[in-house]
Amino acid sequence: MAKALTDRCQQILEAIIEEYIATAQPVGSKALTQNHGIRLSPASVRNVMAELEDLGYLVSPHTSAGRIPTEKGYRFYVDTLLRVSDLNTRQKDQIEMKYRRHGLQMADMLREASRTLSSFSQHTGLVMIPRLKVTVFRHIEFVKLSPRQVLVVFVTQSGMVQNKLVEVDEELSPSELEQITNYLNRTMSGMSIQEVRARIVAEMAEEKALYDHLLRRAFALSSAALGDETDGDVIIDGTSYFLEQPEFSDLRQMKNIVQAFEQKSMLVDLLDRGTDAVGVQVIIGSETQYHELSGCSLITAAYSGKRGNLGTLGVIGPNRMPYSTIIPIVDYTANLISRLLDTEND
Amino acid sequence: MAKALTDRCQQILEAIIEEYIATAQPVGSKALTQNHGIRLSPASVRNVMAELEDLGYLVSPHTSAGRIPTEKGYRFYVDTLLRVSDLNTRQKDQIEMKYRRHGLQMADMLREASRTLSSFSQHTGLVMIPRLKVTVFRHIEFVKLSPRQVLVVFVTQSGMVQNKLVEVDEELSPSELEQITNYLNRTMSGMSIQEVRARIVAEMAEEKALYDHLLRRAFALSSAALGDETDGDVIIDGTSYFLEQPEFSDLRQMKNIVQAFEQKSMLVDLLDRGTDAVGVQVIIGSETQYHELSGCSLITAAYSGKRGNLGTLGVIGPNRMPYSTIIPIVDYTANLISRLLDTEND
DNA sequence: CTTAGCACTCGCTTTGCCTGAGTGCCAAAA
DNA sequence: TTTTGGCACTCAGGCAAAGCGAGTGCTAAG
Repeated sequence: MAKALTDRCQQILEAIIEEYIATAQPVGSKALTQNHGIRLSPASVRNVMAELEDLGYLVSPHTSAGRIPTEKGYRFYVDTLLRVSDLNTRQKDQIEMKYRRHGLQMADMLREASRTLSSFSQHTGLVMIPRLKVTVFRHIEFVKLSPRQVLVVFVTQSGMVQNKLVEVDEELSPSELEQITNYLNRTMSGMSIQEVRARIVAEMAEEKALYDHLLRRAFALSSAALGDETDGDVIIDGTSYFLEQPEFSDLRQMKNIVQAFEQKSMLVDLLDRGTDAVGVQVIIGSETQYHELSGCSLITAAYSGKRGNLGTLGVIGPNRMPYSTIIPIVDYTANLISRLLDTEND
Repeated sequence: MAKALTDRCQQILEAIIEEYIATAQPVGSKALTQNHGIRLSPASVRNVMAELEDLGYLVSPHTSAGRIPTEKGYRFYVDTLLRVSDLNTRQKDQIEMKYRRHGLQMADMLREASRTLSSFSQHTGLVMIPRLKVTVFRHIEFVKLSPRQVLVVFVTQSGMVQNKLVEVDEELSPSELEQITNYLNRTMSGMSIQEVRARIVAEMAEEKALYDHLLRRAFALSSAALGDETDGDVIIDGTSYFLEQPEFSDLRQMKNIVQAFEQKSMLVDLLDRGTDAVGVQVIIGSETQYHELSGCSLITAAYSGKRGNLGTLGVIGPNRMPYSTIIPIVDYTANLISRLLDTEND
């Protein structure tokens, strides 16, 4: 078992990581003693650095260069060394200001969140749209587009609008549609989509549905509409910040990352991992388990509405991200969004 | 006035441009005589090249390099030299296949179009979402989210769903809302949004509206909902192809382009320019009038529905794009989309 | 345990040289 | 008059050698 690092080791490791985050250059022993209040000679620092390298917290890209942190180094830094401060009031106000616009719908709010995360962190902002199943049903409407096609529009409690085109076997008359609409709105309003689904399944199994033609069609229609969950969507903002990072000046890797952003599925997966966690999560480099995203780290936090967690938001950037400043931004934004979603429409 | 280029000049210019498009390398006199069926000595070719340079169709990056086309060169090539062939049946089938999925809504179709454009052209695909005002009204619905907030959901003929949150001064009762809904759906269905707007303005001015409280509120509500046009949205796919282009290996310019893509407003403007044109349009380099997009060209075409042009789609890439292969792809896609939008929901 | 000293390593930059692709021009050939 | 071969010239890119300097590890003294 690895023995605990001495205080001095930790202090030096912290200094190295912070210096590297600031400069993106390998950190040498001399630079450290000059700028970081380390009251030791370069030689002593070198001994410590050698030790830290042995333990796997640092590597040197070549003999005559300084050291750079490994993923293990970042992990240790984030877990034990980092002390995140709160945002000051001015920063909070600046962020909050962005949401002051009147009548902001949820979708706009989330877009704004992505934008804000990006511009305040100077890295790429990510916001996951709530999955259907965690939202609360409010209203459903059917619009007949052609004899066999019905557009199902439904609105969630928070004002998100989803729509789906459903093919029906047998034409529905306007009055039938209206009855179905009324029935569903009456019985299901206020339930979560998950509950609605469960209810549909339960009622379909029951006797009475068998004999009520209209009811059966109502359930068939709504279950078709609520059926297959969309894959989850992510709002990305500030991709261009990636192009500023010296570590990605290699175009091949840059292309991998941009492609990953276009596909979104990896981001969805990564954000999903943080849905049930409380507070801020940090995923570093290979912890993503996607080689396309090697060298990338994420800082994420879940946001919630009235009924528990809705989704996750965060920032993605190089491992060498200023965690201490971004973590509070992500944290504050997630809380702010949660607050806004919780108090609205009451 | 510039005198017309001789046949031989044109032939050589064409060969140079095609060679440059294929290789991204400055084209020298020798390479030309070897690969392009030019039955002349390198020396003669050089004379012609010098002439073309004087006329502004070519430049040489430095003394001992070959020539590359100027924007004027590309323009001439696109306007007069280029002969575009039709796609063969296999290609057409491949493209058409992508839209075979059942129950594709307009939004999905347009997303698919962007994707297809990108993957077939190996450049970045763009599809502009139809502006509200050119779509046909089909159905409107109001959902009360809070006493003062009404979510207006409306559906266009083609099955696009738009929604907007409207703040009202005075609470509306459910039955009032229902009456308004019925009235609007009865009177406005089948009109284009532009017509709807005109109608509202006209009726508001008329006497009878003044005395009918409900009618007035109906108009107020719907005009608020249809009021401010959203800025236009563009679906972008295949940004990562840009990173493959050797001419953009300069990260600064690359960043400009990615930022321009994120903002979208330039792309909206550029695509808007082609809305009323017939057939394929080509915009080359500085013709975009955006210095951020210098070195970029667009190939666009308008697509239409039942009621005339809806929007524009196309491909953006470096000036050095294979116009002869991409133009038919854009053309065919625009026609295909138009056909699909025209025949659906009949 | 700390630190000064020192030899050593090695990537980066600069310099100079060379090569080769490509040019322009001229005079001879067609 | 047009085409072509010849020739001197230009210049970017590649390569090697040299020097620089930041940084290291080790050792011995404080």
